[in-house]
Amino acid sequence: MRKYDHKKIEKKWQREWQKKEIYRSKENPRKPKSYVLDMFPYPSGEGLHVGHPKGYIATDVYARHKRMTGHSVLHPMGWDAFGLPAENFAIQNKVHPRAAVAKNIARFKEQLSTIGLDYDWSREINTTDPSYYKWTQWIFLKLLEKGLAYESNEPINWCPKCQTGLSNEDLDGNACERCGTIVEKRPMRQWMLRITDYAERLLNDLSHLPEWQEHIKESQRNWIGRSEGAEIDFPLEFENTTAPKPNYLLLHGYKESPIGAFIPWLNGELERRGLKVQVPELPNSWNPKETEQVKKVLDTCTIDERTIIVGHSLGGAIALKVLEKINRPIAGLMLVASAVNAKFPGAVERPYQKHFNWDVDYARIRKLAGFSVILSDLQEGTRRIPYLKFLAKELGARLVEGNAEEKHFMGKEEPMVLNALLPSITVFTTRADTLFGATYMVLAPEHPWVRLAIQQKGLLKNEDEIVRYIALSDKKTELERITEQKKKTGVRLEGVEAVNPATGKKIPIFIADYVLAHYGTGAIMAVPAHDERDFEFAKKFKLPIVEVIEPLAVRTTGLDAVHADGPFHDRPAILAFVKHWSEDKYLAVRYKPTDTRGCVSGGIDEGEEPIATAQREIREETGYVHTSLVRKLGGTIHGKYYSVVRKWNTFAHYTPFLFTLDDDTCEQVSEKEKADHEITWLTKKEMDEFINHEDMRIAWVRINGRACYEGEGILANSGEFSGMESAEARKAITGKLGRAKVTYKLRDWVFSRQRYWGEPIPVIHCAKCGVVPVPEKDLPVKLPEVNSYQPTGTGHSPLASIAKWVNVRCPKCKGPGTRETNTMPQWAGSSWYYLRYMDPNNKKALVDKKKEKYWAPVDTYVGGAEHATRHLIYARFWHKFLHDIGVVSTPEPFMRLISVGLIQAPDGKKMSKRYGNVINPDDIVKAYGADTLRMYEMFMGPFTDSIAWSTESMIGARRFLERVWRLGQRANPSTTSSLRSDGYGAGNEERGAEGTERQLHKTILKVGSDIESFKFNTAIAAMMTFTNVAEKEGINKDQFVRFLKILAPFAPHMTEELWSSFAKATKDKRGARKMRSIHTEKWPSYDVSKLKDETVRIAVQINGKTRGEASVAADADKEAQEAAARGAVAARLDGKQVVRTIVVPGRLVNLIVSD
RNA sequence: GCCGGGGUGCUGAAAUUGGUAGACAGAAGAGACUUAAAAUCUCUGGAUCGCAAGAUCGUGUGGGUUCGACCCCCACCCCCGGCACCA
Repeated sequence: MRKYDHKKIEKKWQREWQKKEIYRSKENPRKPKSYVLDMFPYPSGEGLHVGHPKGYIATDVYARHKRMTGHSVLHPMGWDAFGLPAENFAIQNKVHPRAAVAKNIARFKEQLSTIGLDYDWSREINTTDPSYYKWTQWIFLKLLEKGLAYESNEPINWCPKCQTGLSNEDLDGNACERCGTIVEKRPMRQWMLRITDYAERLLNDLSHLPEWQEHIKESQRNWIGRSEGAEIDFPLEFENTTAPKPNYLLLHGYKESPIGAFIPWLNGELERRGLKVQVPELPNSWNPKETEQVKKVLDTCTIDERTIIVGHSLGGAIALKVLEKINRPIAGLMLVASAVNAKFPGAVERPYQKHFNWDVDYARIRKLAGFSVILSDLQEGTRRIPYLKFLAKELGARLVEGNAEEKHFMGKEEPMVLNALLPSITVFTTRADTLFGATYMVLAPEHPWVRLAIQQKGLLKNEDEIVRYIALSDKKTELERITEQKKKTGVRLEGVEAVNPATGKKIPIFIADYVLAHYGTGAIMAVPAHDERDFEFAKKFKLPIVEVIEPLAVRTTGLDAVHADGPFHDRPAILAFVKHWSEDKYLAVRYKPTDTRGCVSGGIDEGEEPIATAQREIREETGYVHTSLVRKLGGTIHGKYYSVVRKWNTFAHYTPFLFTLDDDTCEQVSEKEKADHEITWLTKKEMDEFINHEDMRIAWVRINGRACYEGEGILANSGEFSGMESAEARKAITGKLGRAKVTYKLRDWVFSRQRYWGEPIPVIHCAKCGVVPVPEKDLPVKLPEVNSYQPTGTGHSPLASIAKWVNVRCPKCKGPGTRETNTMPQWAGSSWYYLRYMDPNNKKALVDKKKEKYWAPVDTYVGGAEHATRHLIYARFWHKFLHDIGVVSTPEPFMRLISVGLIQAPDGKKMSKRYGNVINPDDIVKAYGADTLRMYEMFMGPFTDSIAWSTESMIGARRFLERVWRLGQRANPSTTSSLRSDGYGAGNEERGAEGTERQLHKTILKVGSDIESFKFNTAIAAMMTFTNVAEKEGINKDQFVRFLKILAPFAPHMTEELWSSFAKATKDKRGARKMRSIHTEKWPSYDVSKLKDETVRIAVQINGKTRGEASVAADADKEAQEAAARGAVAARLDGKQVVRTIVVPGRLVNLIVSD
């Protein structure tokens, strides 16, 4: 073949490869495995543009290289085809989504196949295939079984255009990620997945993923949003003392009678507050029986709507049973370290279990109890926690975790119990050190306590106003809440006050929408002196601002950075800003030795007044004599730094002042001060930029009046904690007045969609049995045919209208039941698909254990960065869950994650039908060939960068391939004769040039390692360099064939064609031999001794500047290199003395000369 | 605001991680071949000054460390990405 004609070559080989199944993946225990995965595409109606295949080409090159280096490679492809785009496309085009999806997939597959990708299509999967989503549903059932799937009625994000609920991850700010519509809050029943239970592990395990790009990990960290802080209870006091008081029923636990633990103490504390308490002694506490104990309570105690039942340990179980029996509303329920149902997974069997019936009607109790609280003691470890969480969810109870005085609340006094009983509001804060500065409290308008308080008529005096504010903020969209960010609004709750547990002072309570209901506890303590938001609110509502943190600035950089080991020397000092007598300018001082830019500062001498010190220092440093004090600039500011003069660490305590200068009277400044200080007059704005030390800046901002300080420091006005530093104080205050608590921004995953085209959620609702999972044998629950799959917008999916499908028998009681009609979100199927490729046709299991063990985890995963906080979080969550239940063997699914940089349109915009700037790969393949497209996309730039497409630049890739083609003809003796006249210089075709040989070894090494590290652009550059050398020096057949092999992953068609023509030539000589594909050949090896040239050129520098070049033998010693270097620049060395020589072997010689 | 990643010719970029900055390409200019064009081949190609040899400057800006800095340190500017009334 004379001319490179891609059209003749490419189709031919694609068919050939498919026929011979050269890309079939097999588990081969003798070979190392490599699982190379692309994020599978969503087969949209638009087809592919030129940007889509970039990642696929990269994994293709990578997988081919892996195969050639002796790996068993799994490189599969499939389709993520459930979800809104397919459904909307179907509605618009009036076809069934299934049909639309089938059509789109066919088109995608066709497009991908023309690029020559090496997928093992026998493992193709499709999330909408019932045999696939059977296992998606199976995973859901497992999640349900383990208490990780639950129904909820909390308000969620609703997209009015897509007409479905969305998860937090589906939002782009406050808009629907898909269509850009601003979402509303809508209360509705939906399924949720408890991803927050995995928050800690999802966060921590990121550190075990060194081969993930940092920005992806960072996105996930931000998204999970862990913060460490404390929960603190603020007791409430009511103005209306005539409001009815509660009474208490205390139930003791197992083996505790005569009545033990904290019960007698609690009884006393409550009675001391004038409250009525009943404490029955439960019979046979050493061998308790449920019916007997419940009977005793019912017979001897009075229970009414004002009763709060408190049950400790086993008493907690009795409390539930009592409430179930009396079946009347009560004021509240508190379970203190409740006994655990022995049937609950992981629970320990107790002797009394057989005398107890643990079936409890949680829903009924939830309705009867005005409030419920569950207390859990962290000292008991994590064993009980799943059950307590389950209880909390079922009862709608608040779960409070903390440290009891003694394990299992067995202390004689347990203040945590008393605090939780007295009406109080719990806040979450990361700044417990500022507790003494909490001068008011703010609740989110949606806070449940507010709703409860309004129901109690007469408790709050301004109910109407409160109700109006709540209604208003309900109506506000998220957008308004955010755009009105700066304007703080709120309403005070009249008739109730909170008590700051640190100061004992009463503080007002507000509701305000700057506090978010769903973060922390939905309530905050407001510390206006040390929080910008509280500061603004306090100014607007004229609330007291109490400073409790004296700022502390620690210098960590520069000459005066604190020395790590040295002790600190205290130094009382002043900072003095001086205003000009007539202009609006300030005295700026630069202390030269440490480049400290700010104001006058200095130490207070023994017995000196701070004001006098300031005036003295002003005089000494600047010479100005007549100064008057304007005011002190707030309280003390502390600074830690290293004193360059005294040579020790200094802990300075500054009193900051503002002075004015009365006139320009000036005295002589000493020489030393003059040398050290530089004085200028600067405007306010200039000062802002001038000051470069934190302590001075803190003082400076106070010029404009009272400032809020959000940093850390030293506690003041904080009782016994005064004088502590923030970090230490946080621990101390949390220990004494609160409980340590970790909070996440991550929300549970809203798992219901009110649309048609998704996996049906496999549960049945039964009036008698409640939620009943569909038995495993009945999976998959197939998506039924429906007349109209238009979204209903009513909060029900179109499935709800198919009575025949919906109405079924309850699998448990065989009574009438109805199917769940919500479907799963698009992200369900993609959360585990990588597992199915390992064993795509398994009917008995999601994946065979042996196959999973062989292939897992995914070694290299390539896809778009936009999935950082959605698919990649969900998949990690499901994977960890599957790991926990023993389905998979690794804790993480993807070992190495690489995100593809986008290919933008030539105009620099996003390539999209909307802009009309789409470049179709089909056109490129037709005109230039698949190999050219592949080469260019890999050569464009670094793989992870986004770069604009340029068909013009692509010519370079095509030219390179043509040069290789011609080089091949030159290297092939059977065709050389016809080529001698094409303008090349004389060749060394027969023996093979030595220069070419060396270059080839270098290239083999570089291309191999560059592919491994996804640096395809430099791999190609190296191959181009090789062809440049080969053209000049000549190339023989053997060299060319080795070169073809390293080019093969990039240009599979052309290399296969050339390879086959060479192989034919071989066959003629050696007789019949089986033809193998170049893609199943071994990667060529390189010889270390050939990696270096015999002579190298080294740079010759004089005083660090390159002044010449010298040629030396590669193995020349230092002396020889130096001699050669001296020779190269002999003229320049004339009359000069070489004082020093630095030789970097094989690189350079640097000669240091003096005159 | 907080966090992460970046900033190099006309353009895409490279630089063995402290050792000749600009490899490899694209666009451009000059030449060869051709009736001509395309293709191909050869040469030039950071800036300024100079006929030239050469000199000076040059990796966002300003300082520093070093024989030597795109690379390390300090301060700042700009671009991209994530989070953001998250207590």
